[in-house]
Amino acid sequence: MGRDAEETRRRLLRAATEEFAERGLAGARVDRIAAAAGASKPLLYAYFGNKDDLFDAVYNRVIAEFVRQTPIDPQDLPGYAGRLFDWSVAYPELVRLTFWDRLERSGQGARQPVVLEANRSKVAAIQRAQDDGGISGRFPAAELLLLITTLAGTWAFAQLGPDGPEDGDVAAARATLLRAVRLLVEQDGSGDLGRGASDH
Amino acid sequence: MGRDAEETRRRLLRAATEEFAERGLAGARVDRIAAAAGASKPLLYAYFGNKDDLFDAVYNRVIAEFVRQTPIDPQDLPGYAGRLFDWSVAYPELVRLTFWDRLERSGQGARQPVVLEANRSKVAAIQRAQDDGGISGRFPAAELLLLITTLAGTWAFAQLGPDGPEDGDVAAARATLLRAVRLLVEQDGSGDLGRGASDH
DNA sequence: GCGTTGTTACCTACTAGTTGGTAACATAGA
DNA sequence: TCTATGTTACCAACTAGTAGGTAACAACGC
Repeated sequence: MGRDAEETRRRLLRAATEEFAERGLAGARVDRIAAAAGASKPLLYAYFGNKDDLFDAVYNRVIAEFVRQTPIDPQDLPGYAGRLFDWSVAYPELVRLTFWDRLERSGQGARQPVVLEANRSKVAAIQRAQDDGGISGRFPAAELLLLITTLAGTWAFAQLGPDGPEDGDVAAARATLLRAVRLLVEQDGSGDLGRGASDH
Repeated sequence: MGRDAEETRRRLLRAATEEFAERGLAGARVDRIAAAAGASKPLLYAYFGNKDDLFDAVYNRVIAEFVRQTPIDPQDLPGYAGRLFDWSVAYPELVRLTFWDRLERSGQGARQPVVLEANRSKVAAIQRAQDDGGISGRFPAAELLLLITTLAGTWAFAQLGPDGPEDGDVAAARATLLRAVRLLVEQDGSGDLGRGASDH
């Protein structure tokens, strides 16, 4: 463990991510973060300014990575929902941080340019798919996207127990989620009663 | 404002509800609650034990009232969802407290007997409606209920801005929610393309 | 030598919870 | 009806401990 500023920075961010996801902004302790990172408090302040800015840094990194890793496929929205769900289960920090942000900071993190831009492009993609007739146009594209992300995120969150999920339930929950999304996007009167591109 | 223990208790509970809904357990300040209630801190402690117990008292009262006021009608689940939504918009404290409970206390509030019992009876009612053939049996009753409550609650929460909802959007959001629920519960191949008992 | 990377020791402000008491009301005996 | 006694409702001020944040000092490595 030589002196590597970049590496130390990363350790601090990592520790902060865990602490904030677990306890939120008000509940998090700066001392605990520094200790968990094996660094000192002044160093943390030198790198990140203050507690609030540190939360920003944490949230921005997590959300940016999330957006980058979950590209939308408007032709297969159930599959997209499944990927959101999987990500949310694998990294519960994401969902928790998002809820903390909503509760403690009026969702200011969700109003960042990165997020807004990603959203716009996803809505546009859905809109196109609706125009092409691949999926139902019964919901406006923006509402459909919100419906899907809401469902995937909260659904994962609801399933996640205090000490991680019980394995059996997760698969069932995932299946239910996909099924629900399929119902939301399938064309009126299509004979398609459930089998779709997202099954395998 | 004479000496009325019961009334003072109520004022404290009211103030605590607002404070906890707004800031959560860690963010809430006991002094602020006492001040807002026009009472003293020792009195608060005499009546409610400690901060955590006070949160319990607040949450229990709110959730019990909520359960009491939103009876299920398994024949009209979109209407039920609409009522949940309306309640959540009218009393945002309910949704916020629920999320705080999940984040800060691993959802211990949601595991109370009152809640569990209410849930059981609702699941049973849905099950019966499914057996009778009134609504689709494609989702297990328990999952369907969770799907609906999740959607209604989070949907309302997502719509609610920092300073209350903008009126126009709420009606649209409500309509979208009902529509989504209708899709989830309507029978396969029913020609019913949206008009239902819950419209008016 | 000197900028970068780091730590120790400290400070101020705040916070949950308590102590030691007062003011209002109730009731019983004279 | 008045006063003594007990009780309930309530509070100003304090305590012990904790929080975020900083100033002053040390060591590494180019």
